[in-house]
Amino acid sequence: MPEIAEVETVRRTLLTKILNKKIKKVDVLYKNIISPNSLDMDKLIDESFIDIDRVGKWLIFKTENYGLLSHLRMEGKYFIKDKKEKVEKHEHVIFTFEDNTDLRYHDTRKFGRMILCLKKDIYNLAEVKKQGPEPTSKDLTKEYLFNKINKLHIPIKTILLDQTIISGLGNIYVNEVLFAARINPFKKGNEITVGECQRIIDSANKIIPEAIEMGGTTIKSYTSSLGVTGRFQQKLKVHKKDGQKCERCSNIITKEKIGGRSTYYCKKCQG
DNA sequence: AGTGCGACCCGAACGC
DNA sequence: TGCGTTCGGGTCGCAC
Repeated sequence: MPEIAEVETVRRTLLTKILNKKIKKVDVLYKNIISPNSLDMDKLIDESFIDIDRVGKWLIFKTENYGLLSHLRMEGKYFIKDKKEKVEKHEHVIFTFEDNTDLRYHDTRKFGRMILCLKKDIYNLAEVKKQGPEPTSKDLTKEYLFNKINKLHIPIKTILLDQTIISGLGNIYVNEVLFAARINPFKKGNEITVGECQRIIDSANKIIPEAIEMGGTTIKSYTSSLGVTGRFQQKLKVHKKDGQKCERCSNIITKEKIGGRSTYYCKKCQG
């Protein structure tokens, strides 16, 4: 499940592979990947990708005239292949470049989405505009976070998954951030103190850059594109660690559902 | 407005 | 070459 560190890893890897190559053809093999409000993907023909940006978990491929937004959701991946290679079952969108290489979007569960828009509209699209500050942004202050959450009667775990409050965190890193911050994931937004907001921010600022540095986390079905294997897996303290000893207090790590999502935490030291 | 939940998907894991 | 059921997980849209 690609979160900010995985998406950033994909961005950095693709930057070295696809820039400044003219797009000859775009094949959309499963149309629901393309958002209904997207421009026709054929508009990319004769354009070249000149940069790739990222806002939260959205990748933004830029050409001279257009922006292509791409969200990997749980299992979206990009591969570079020779165009002669057999198209695989889960390859849904294929960009063929002038040099006869392909950029192929692969998504087992077909949950990912793409939106093509005019370049000038990229940062005004609702999908991009509503993203909150990233974990390492200067705009993410304890006052900002406290004001956003102190009237919410839902668990902090659920709040941190809301991309409009902080962008980029998914289930893995929220579990890890709350462990590092020593906060019980069930604690409601209106019960979180300013001090705890600061601990959340400090923890995210420690964990996310380290995860990016290590190429993200490879877990379950998700391996990032182009053979990049995330090594942050080795650093996980609670995610998928149910039944194992807490590194901090030796209590056994618990797994429970919050908002239908698997939540891993230590009942003893996450007060 | 805030909150909760089903839908979207399909391979893996599970139960028998 | 066992088959049917359940689960998961980011986000959206709808119901209340």
